[in-house]
Amino acid sequence: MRLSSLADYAVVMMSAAARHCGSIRLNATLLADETGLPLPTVQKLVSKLSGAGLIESTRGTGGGFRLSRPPAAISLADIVEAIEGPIAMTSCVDTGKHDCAVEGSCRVKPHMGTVNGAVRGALAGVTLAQLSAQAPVPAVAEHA
Amino acid sequence: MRLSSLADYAVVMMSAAARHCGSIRLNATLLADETGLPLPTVQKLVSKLSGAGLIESTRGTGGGFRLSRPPAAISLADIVEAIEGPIAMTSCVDTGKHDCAVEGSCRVKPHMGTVNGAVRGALAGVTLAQLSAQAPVPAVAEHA
DNA sequence: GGCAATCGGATTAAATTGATCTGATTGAGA
DNA sequence: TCTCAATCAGATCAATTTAATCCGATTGCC
Repeated sequence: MRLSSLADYAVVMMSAAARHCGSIRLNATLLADETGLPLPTVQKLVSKLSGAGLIESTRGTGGGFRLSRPPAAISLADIVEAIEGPIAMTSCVDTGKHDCAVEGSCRVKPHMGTVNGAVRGALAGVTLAQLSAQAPVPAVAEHA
Repeated sequence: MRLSSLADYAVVMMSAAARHCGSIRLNATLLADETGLPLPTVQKLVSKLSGAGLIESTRGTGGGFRLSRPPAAISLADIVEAIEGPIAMTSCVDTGKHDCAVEGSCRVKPHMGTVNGAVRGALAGVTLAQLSAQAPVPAVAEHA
């Protein structure tokens, strides 16, 4: 019930990338230096995000990458799915996996679909544009 | 972004237990046989759920356990938290963990709190009573 | 044509998780 | 009263997944 560290890192990295909206060339080294994340980790994330189509990367000396869509069109769900794969709370939700012992008479499965949709909706409701905004959050009291 | 198998099993197990609302004595062997889950796994779950206060267990020959609250008063969030600990999408949300590299200027954290709340709300909205209902789901088309 | 810089995939080590085993506890029966 | 059987509880061990590192392929510049 916790998204992986890599997905977490990816969100931080993409958020930092969104702040460089104007500059064309971004590279892994720059973002690693900026976010404090290890360079190899950032490189790995670049590979995955590029494969998912969220960023467009070019190799070579003058290479680098940039967001393939404007920040407002990239949601947390996109990033999480790019790193972790489809959002599915239980393996039941994925089609084709049927190792559940009570497959036939499982009452839990349909409700999990509902929960799953709620989770995905919550993630899809937050865009990179919101994350890269300066400081729109008015002193959240958190879970005091 | 997927809850652990143990938490999944716990939901199935508690759902099966809720269907035995009338009978006082439940034991791990019975539920293992009924759900098809391995007996040691069910025993482990019983320990955790008992520790969390969701079930009341007694040892000895005539021992066993029962739900400490009515099924309508036990939600998925309760079960998941009993097995996995506090629901927190990122370690940022847990108080006291500050190994994030961009702690000071992190724009992601407050939004994660929102997402986290949405997830927990979705889990808290489903009770054991709903899960143990016979078949209220009218032929879900799923993700065809 | 050589060189430097970048992404891409593969390998290795660590951590978390899941399953098994053994021990402590309790009640029933002789 | 004592022994035995049945149960939960905790600890141990193996497996899977995950995260970090390393090396190779590709490309533009000099």
